[in-house]
Amino acid sequence: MSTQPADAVIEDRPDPAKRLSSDERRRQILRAALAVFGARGYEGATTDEVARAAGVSQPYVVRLFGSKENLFLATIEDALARLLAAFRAALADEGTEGEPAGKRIGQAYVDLIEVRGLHQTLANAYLMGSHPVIGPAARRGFAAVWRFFRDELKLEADEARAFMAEGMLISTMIGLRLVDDYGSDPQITELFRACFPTELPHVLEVVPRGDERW
Amino acid sequence: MSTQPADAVIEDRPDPAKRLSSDERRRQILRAALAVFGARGYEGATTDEVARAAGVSQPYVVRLFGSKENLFLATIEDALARLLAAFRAALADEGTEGEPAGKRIGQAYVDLIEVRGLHQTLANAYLMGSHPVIGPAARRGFAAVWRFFRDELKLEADEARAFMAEGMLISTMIGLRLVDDYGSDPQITELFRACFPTELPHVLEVVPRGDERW
DNA sequence: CAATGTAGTAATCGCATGATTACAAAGTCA
DNA sequence: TGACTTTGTAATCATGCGATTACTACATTG
Repeated sequence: MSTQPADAVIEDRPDPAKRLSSDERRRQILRAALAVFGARGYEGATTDEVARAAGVSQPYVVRLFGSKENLFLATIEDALARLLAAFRAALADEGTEGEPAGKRIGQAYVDLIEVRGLHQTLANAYLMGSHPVIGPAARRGFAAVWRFFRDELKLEADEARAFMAEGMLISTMIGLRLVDDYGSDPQITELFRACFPTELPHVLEVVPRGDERW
Repeated sequence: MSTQPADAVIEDRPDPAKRLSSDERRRQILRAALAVFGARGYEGATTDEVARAAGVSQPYVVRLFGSKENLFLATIEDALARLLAAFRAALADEGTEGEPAGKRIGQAYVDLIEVRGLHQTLANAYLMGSHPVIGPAARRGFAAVWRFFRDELKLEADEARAFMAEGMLISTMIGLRLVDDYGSDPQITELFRACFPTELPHVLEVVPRGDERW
C-alpha cells in the first residue's frame, strides 16, 4: 500500500497514541475508572477494562496508581471532590432568580448523572463499609457530604438527613437503571415521576437507555 | 486415644456433619449467602466463603443452586420476601396502641438489621442495574416494594417516595458501617442521631461494632 | 439383600485477573 | 550527540475462583 517503507511501519499501529504527561494520563484513567467502577462495582471491574476505556495498556494503569485498590480510592476521592465542587457552585450561584439554594443543589446532584458512573461509584463505595481500607475512606466521604449540608448549606440535622435520603434514593434509581423500564412499566413510570418531579425530561435525556453496557 | 479402632476412624472427621434434606440445606445456604453477599457484594463474595459459612463444601453450593448467579438471585428473592413479610406483619399488627402504620413499618425495616446482610445484599443488588440477569430481577424487587407502599400501605406517590428514600439512607448507613464511628466522630454521631431518632439504642445494640468481618 | 436414589466431598480443571518484569520508544538537556 | 528520564507496551506469572467430574456414604424401597 504505502510507497514509503518508513511510513508502512508506522501505519501498522492503528493509532499513533500520543504520549501524554503522566498527570494528564492519570486524569484520563480516572475518568474511565469512574465509568467502569460505576457499571461493574469495585470487585466486578477489572483494571484491563479501565485500561481499554482509557486507551492504555493494563500494566500502565496498575503502575500509575500502584494497585487496583489505590485506583479505586483515587476514583472515589475524585468523585467526591467533583460532587462537592458542584454543590458549592450551585450554592454560590445566586444568579438564577429566587430559586432556593436547596433546590439548586438538588438539581446539581441530578445533573451529575452526566458524569458517567459518579453516582454509582460513590454508592458502591458506600456499601463497602466492612472493607479495611475502602470502608474508612467511604465513611470520610459520606461525612464530608453531611458536613457540607450542615456547615455550608446550614441545614438543621433533620433537613440534612432528608437531603441525604433523597440523594441515596436517586443514586439507587440510577444504579438500578430504572430508566430502562420507564414508559413500559406503569408502576415504574409512576415511581419515576414521583422521584424526579421536575427534572424528569432532563434525566430521561441524559441517561442512556437500552442494554448498552454503561 | 480411642480404644476402639472403628471409632478412631470416625473421630478423624471433626464433626459428623449431619445429613439434611436438600431443602433444609438450601435454606441454610441462603442464610449464609445473605451474610456473605451483604459483606462482600456479589462479585466480591465467593461460593467457597458461602459454603464455609453454611458448613458444606463449595461444590455442593454450586450444585444445589446451579451457579453463583442463581444463588444470588435466590438470595435476593428470599431477602425481598422476608422484607415484604416483615412489612405486612407490621401493617397487620394493630395491637400496639395507636402507633401509626408508617411508624411500625419503619421500625420493622430497622429491625431487619438483625437478619444479617439483608439490607446490604438488597442494596448491592440495586446497584447492579446494568447486569443482564440480576438487573431486571433487582428492578422487579424494587418495584414490588414500591407497590407495597402504594397499594397496601395506600400512600400517595410522594409519601411513598419519602419512605423509600429514608429506607435507602438507612441501608446506606448500614452498608457503610457508620456505626463503627459512632461515639468517636462527633459529626457521625450527630448524623446517626438524626437518622435513627427513636431507634438509636436498638440499632447500636443490634449492629456489631468493631472490625469483625460482618 | 439388592437396587436405586439422595446428600455430600475430594480433586482438579480452565480461565480470568492483578501484578511484575523486561524492554522499547520518545522526549530532555548538558 | 549522548546520557538520562519519562511514557508506554508485550509477555508472563501467580493465584483465586467457579465449575466439573468422579467418587463415597447413607437412606429408602421392593
